Amino acid sequence: MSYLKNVQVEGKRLLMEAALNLAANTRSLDAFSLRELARNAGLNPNTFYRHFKDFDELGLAIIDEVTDQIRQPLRDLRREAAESVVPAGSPPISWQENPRLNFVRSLQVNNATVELFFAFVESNPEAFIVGVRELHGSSPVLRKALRKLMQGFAHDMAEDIEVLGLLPKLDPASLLSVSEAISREMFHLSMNYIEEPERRDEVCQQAVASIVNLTMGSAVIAGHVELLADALR
Amino acid sequence: MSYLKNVQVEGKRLLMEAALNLAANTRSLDAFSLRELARNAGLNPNTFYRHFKDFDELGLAIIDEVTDQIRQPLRDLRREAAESVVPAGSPPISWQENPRLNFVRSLQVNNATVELFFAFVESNPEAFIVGVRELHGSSPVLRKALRKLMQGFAHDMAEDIEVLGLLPKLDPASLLSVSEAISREMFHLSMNYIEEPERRDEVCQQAVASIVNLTMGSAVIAGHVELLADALR
DNA sequence: CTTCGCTGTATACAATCGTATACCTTATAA
DNA sequence: TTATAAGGTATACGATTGTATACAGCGAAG
Repeated sequence: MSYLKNVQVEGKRLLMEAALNLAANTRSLDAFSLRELARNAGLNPNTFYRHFKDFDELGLAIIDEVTDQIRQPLRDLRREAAESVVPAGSPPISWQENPRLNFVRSLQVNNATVELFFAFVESNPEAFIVGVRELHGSSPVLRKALRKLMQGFAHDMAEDIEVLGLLPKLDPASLLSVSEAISREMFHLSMNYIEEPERRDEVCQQAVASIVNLTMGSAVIAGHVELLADALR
Repeated sequence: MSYLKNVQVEGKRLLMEAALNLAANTRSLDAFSLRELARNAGLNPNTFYRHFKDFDELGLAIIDEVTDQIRQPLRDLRREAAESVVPAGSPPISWQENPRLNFVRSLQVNNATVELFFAFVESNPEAFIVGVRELHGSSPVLRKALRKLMQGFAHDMAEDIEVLGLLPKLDPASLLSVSEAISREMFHLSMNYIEEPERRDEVCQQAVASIVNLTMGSAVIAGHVELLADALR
């Protein structure tokens, strides 16, 4: 809802909001009718055609809007978590220098990020529900757009991990690959988080564990076993 | 298609096959009409009601059928991979005894399993497409059923890892948690595998990498760093 | 042999659908 | 000032929908 404030034209915004609502709370984007959508938006059915050629175009518009308003906040969130553990401007200490310190810091940032992430999910469930749903939905156009979006998230994450020194040195390809896997896991778990409120702690822990496993595993494979051995000694 | 041979009643089977077809190739399970389904099955619209109360019931029937015919093959597949590396009956060698040997064996089983898995996906794409799609689809009933199904897969996997000695000793909860994460990753990647034939090698490698990372990461966290260090020395 | 329950069909109908056509308002550009 | 374009509405129509009711074949049970 509150996501779609950038859209200038009244009717267009109403339609996009109604669509996000319907898609999240009732059926898939391709499962409700044009008239049903118009009804929920309080508009004449034909108004749809003033702004969109078909449902794919509507879906893409929603994705674009949501992307703009979700991607940066997610980055900020990660920086925020990092800075709460390592205040900005503090002198960098390499993994080689102090494995244990970096390991612990990494865990803390991880924990904080996951918590903030799920809080973010909770405050904007509709965007996540529709996004994850249509990622494997029936429209090839939307699937492609959403896969690209997730790659974007993964790219951001890789960059942040690099810049914030959250992992010992990985080659760029591996780092991106790990980030992609983490993205997939997080978005998947966000659905469980939304739908099973009574298991939220569990889901949160699951997310933390997966990220730790993925990152530490990749560190091992990249040849940093001894480093981790030192960290855990 | 070939999955639904257990269903005794002709019309019921035709409807389930048609539904799987439509859901995989056109729209979501809730997006096509009862009449469209009947048309594709070559039946009268009303025949639907002879077998199902609504679409959820149809979906559950499909899930049950597919489960029966997919779960055991997946297990066999893993055993097959394991035995191709470590012939059945050969004397067990513990991870403590020979970390390097077990590590290499584990990688090989992993590789073989992933290849077999994707071959399996390729030969039965419809079941996977519909399964993954409806896992995050709009029907709570189907979502729940599919989440349970995935837990079943994860449970099988954990058991096999344990029995086949594919990982150093983990506490049961962690093992299950890792297995669940692997399941999620594999099912997600199966969609990429189906939809992006030109990237299949890449997807395959991604799957292998994620499994290695998850398992080795969990081994590290479980306190087996030194073991891995030995294996990689 | 009859009865009954199961599977499938035929017909029918009101509701809803997508969309074509025409019209109204309002802001902007000429 | 008057055109023009954009955003939104009103009406209309044929196609499709879900489903109610009634009926037909057929195998099993009585």
